This record gives sequence, C-alpha cells and structure tokens, in this order.
Amino acid sequence: MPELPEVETIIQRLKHGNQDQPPVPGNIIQSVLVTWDRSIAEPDPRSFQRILVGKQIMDACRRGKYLHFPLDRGHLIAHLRMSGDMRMEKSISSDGAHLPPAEHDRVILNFTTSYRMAFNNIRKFGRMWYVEDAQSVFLGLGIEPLSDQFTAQGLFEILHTHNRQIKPLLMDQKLIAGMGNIYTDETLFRARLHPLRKSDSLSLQETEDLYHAIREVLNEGIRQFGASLDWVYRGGQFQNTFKVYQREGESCFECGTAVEKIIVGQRSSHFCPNCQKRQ
DNA sequence: AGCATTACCCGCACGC
DNA sequence: TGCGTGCGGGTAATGC
Repeated sequence: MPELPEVETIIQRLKHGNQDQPPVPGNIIQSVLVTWDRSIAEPDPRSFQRILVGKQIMDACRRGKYLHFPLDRGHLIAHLRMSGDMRMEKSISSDGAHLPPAEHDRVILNFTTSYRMAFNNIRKFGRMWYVEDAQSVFLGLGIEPLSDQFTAQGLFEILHTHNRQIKPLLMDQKLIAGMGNIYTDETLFRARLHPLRKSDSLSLQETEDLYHAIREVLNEGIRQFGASLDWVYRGGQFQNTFKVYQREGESCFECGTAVEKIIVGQRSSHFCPNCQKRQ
C-alpha cells in the first residue's frame, strides 16, 4: 500500500495506536528477525539485527513514501515499494506462546513488551535501513507536496526547468516526493491535463489548477485512508473515488466519453481523451 | 554533452 | 496452465 496517502495512513496508525494496539514510539527493541535478507538495504542483515537491539523508537513519521522511525540513536527507515504493510501487534498469544511470523513477514522487531512490529512485503521489493543520519537515505528526495513550502510558484519552477512528459515528472521522487501511479492519474484528471503534456508547456493558470489538484487528491486519499486494491487490502476507501484509474472503457463522470488507457513511462495511464486534451 | 525516454529487472499473487 | 499485469524505483541503454 505504497503512495503518500497509504504511507501516511500506516504512519498515523503506528504513531498513535488504536483500541487494538499501543503506539510504536516509546518501545524498545529486544530482538530482530529477518526472514528475507534482501529486505535489508543497510547495513548488512546481521549487523542490522545486532545494532537495533536495545534501541528505543522515539517517533513515527513519513517522508515521501518512506516510513521513518527516529531512534534514541540513529534512524530506522522503511520503504514498501509495490506491496506491503507495517503492523504493530501482539507477539504472544493468550496462552503465552510466541506467535510465528505471518505469511510474507520479512522483518520483525520484537519489543521488550508483548508487542512487535512486522514489515510485511509480499513482492519482496521493499527495503529497510538502519542509518546514523536519516539524510543519507532521504538525500535527493523532492519537496513534500502537502507542506507549506510547496507552492504553485514552486511547482511552476519545477515544470519549467524541465521539458518532460507531465506524468513521469510528477512521479519523479527527486522532484516531488509521494506521488505514485494512482494519485497522479487522478490528479491529472482533476487538472484536466493530458499525461503526455510537456511540463514546460503549462501556463500559470494550468499550473495553479495542477497544484490544487495535487493537494486535493492527496488530502482526499488521506481522508479515505488510502486506496485498497485487489489482494493488497488495507481498509482504505479511496478506490471508490477513482475518476479514471482502472476505469478503462468506462464513461467519464464529467462528459461520458470512454476512459482510455495508454502506457506512459512504462506505467499504465488512465485519462479522459475529451476532458484531458493533449492539444 | 546532457537531458529525456525506454528497457529490464526484481517476487509474488491474481484474473482471464 | 500460461501469460499479462501491477499503489516502485534502480541501473543501463538508447534517443534526441
């Protein structure tokens, strides 16, 4: 479940907890289980396991699509890539038995309490880091699109310092951090922009429309707790709000034209050919 | 030369 | 049963 709104949903749940689970911050790591070595990006898996023992998790934050856990020393960082979840859960059953990892759990942090945090990653593309300096992982990441620092003027700068197809540009994490395939398609529909429009061809007015579309779509995604698709269900509802994504051949809600699907930058792209003219 | 774009890769589950 | 597809991103090759 991996674009900005989904990661934000996961982080909020981990940070604040709920009726079923306590917050993650405050917990101290007692032991670490790694069931798929390549899930550990840095350092090597054995060092990762050893170094984390005794570390206390101080907070749970998001940066782009990364989950960021500042520790009392150093930082634990995770990226889910194409699938997965981070769960806080009981590690011991009511009869005192230690619970085995769930299917596709790649890394498990056992806390000194009876809880654990599990990095679940079906497709094994996700990665975790332990680093002294979080910037070593986040270096080069683009601006947070929901931050006050992100402005329409700033977006205009980004668009006009490149001559690229608008869709891959919006998904470039080095420029804007957090947009993925779904939210970009939905954003471009709201802004009435064709995914192949060249970035530096956008007028100031089009840029402002795009700016507001980005913020509205991401905020709506967060409000709906993300989107749930196929077997990667997470309880989000944004999929019910899709205007174009996965609606190929269906009628545009605005004009009735059939939604089209094309490949842009190796990714499927859905748009209304009438509402989003290439010009 | 320096961008932008395309190709390929990485595990797995699912639908047709 | 087999094949195409995919809420991502890194690297390498190719194109302009």
